[in-house]
Amino acid sequence: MPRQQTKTSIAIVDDHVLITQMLATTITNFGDCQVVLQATNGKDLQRQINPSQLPDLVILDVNMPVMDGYETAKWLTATYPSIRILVLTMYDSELAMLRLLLLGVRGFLKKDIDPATLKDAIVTTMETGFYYSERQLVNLLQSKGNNIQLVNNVFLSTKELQLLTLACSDRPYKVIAQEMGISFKTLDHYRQALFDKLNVKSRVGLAIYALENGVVRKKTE
Amino acid sequence: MPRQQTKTSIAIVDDHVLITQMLATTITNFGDCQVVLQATNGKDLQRQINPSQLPDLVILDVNMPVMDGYETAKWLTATYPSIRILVLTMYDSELAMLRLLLLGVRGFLKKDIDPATLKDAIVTTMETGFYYSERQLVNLLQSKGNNIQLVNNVFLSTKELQLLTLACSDRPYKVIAQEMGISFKTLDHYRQALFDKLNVKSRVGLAIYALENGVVRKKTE
DNA sequence: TATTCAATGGGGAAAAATCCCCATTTTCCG
DNA sequence: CGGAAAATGGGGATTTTTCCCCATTGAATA
Repeated sequence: MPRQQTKTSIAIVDDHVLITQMLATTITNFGDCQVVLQATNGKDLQRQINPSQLPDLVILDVNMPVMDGYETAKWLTATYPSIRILVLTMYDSELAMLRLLLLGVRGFLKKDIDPATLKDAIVTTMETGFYYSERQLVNLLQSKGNNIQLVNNVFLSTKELQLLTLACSDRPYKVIAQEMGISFKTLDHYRQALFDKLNVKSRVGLAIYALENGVVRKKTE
Repeated sequence: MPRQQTKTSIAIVDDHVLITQMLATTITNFGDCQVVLQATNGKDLQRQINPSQLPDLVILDVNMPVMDGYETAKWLTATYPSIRILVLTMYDSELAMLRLLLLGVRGFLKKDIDPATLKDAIVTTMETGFYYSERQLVNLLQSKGNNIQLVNNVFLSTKELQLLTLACSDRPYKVIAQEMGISFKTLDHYRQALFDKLNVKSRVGLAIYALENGVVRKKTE
């Protein structure tokens, strides 16, 4: 049902104020949508959201200070499961998409799209519940027989994620192990696990992965 | 002279189509500006630009495929020195800003600004020739007595830049030295120079620097 | 011309990272 | 309960990185 009496209400969560405002303008110009909330991060969304007047859809940036897209998606899904979530991001790694999908995200949009695609994504998400700008992830999930195995392989444990974050520094593993409260040798195992799961061969590879996939927030972003 | 008969004509160069379009909408709504050109990278700008109808100002993204902000700024300054350049970026390192300043860029805008700030930046750049959203760089340039020394220290040689790029990989220095056609020991000198200039202590630090400052283009950006 | 300086390459050693093995404890599940 | 799997820690070797020294060459410069 494309046309409705009531407009689709949309919330935008992105720390780039300029992008948020421009998104709002673009969406408003669609005519059948209205932007009812603009937040700069997840915490800001929690503060502003009105349970008696929930948005139909949240457009969510992944990389944000204070409370990022992952935490926000998790909280939204748990608190207001009826709200559709569309992630607007520059990253498109399978790991990141899988994590977000399991957190309840309904679709992904890269930032190099045009307004028409944005509208299509919003409409499609509202009508069918899901939107993917690329088929790869769908194929991935459908082709592999044992999804659980896949998820176990692709997902990172808390310690692994912590190491991945701390590895993005000038500090040697010896120091990082102390910070994590584990021995250097235990850290070695997590390191090897990360190499295997992320398909890299060195600590530099870890750092590149973490930065490219938004695991570690860049200072100026 | 804020108000003129003819509107300020603006070109936007950014590979994120959505951002470009929204920027264009926002700027058009200012009333006294008009967007006369939208390009997705430097090469695209070269193809589209009309010498008989040059824009007054170019809003330029740094991170772009094909021809990035550095190359584009260099070409613009050499070819059409009258055009003001405003860089829209997420990076704000002194090195990056210095490089861009010496390439003729007139001002910097981080992407977390609001439309009012954007307008202020455009107006200020057109009126005074320069715009800085932060004073730090101006202070830097004014305080240091010997700018040439500073520039020599801050700028990277071709080989250093090449190493910085190649260091963002899983390959050991031994292999990188072969790729660069120099000995491992010569590479060692460039590495040490990079450590000193960029104030890092390890190869991971180099990779982080390169990614955070757009020296190496991220796959999905 | 003499000197300085950058680029080139090297020896050697210490530190760090990587990769094999292994054992113990805990946790989880059939 | 009993076994599988994960988390923890280690020994030891190899490779890579990092940091000291140093020498030679050629270009730039006082």
